[in-house]
Amino acid sequence: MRKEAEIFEEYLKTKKLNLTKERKAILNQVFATNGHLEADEIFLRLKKDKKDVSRATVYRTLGLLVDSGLVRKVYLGEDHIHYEHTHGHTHHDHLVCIKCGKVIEFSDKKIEKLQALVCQESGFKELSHTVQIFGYCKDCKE
Amino acid sequence: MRKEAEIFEEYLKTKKLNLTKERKAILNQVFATNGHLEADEIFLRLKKDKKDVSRATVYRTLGLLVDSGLVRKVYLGEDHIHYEHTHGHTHHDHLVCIKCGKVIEFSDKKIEKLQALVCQESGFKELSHTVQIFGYCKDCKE
DNA sequence: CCCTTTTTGAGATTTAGTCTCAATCTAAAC
DNA sequence: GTTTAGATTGAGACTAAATCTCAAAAAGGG
Repeated sequence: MRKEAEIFEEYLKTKKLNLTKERKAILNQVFATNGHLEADEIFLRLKKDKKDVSRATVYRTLGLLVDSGLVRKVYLGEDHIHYEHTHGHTHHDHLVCIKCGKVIEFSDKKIEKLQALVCQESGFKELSHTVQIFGYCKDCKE
Repeated sequence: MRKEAEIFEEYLKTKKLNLTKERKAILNQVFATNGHLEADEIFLRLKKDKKDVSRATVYRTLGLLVDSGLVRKVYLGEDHIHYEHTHGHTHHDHLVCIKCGKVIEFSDKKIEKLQALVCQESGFKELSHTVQIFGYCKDCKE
């Protein structure tokens, strides 16, 4: 499996863009985290690591990462978007506990297949999808 | 089937709140629209109808409607939330065309069943869910 | 009518995200 | 190594969604 940085660089080349040290730092930060994180978290972690990058660049780079297919946006019921990398592991979706905030990942091939079927029936070309199930987790449902 | 206003009023009573004319106007506006709409649209439509209600009240009431289960939030890939009523028709989810912005509703009982199964396996008590499939619609996929 | 609680609106505030623009960097061309 | 055009960045202004504050108004129960 190729490294993310390589894939990203390749993608950037097709747009005549370069893999700068800022973009690399953001990429590393996203791939260093398992699961979802928000734009501002990336900004703050980079600041802590003394790899300062402006907020504007964080958002701009996240946009590029999403376009490249390495990262996706996920909506977890909050008023801002989360990001998570998609490369190097199978697709998953989320159970979100509305009490404790815990996010549980799940993946189900059968659901994916049925979704593909729905798209086919509508003549729709799927690029991505997200499923969120909101409710109470095991510990909170008493 | 009971009317929405009745259900809402009942819900409000359990919280010792009243169904005021402002809340009723917002409820009517939401149920007058098929499909999704955004908070500001409700605010503007009410203004046009000379049933002025402040933005604060629109947001507050939408929160109550969501809590009551009559309305749900949907994320359609934009930077703000959409709302749609859930009462009086079967559950559906969305195909979102990332080119023309069209939103196609679909519903699939088999997918729902599998989702319920996933929840059961995790000991998760589902309250709601949303599925979004992003891609190109029939007319945009060429 | 009185009192308490609920409700509202106007506008301030917060927060996520985008935009602007001048300064800097890069890479290729000479 | 210079030049030059285009890419890139950061700081902070800006925008837009959503929330909060607080005083005034309305409602409900005695």
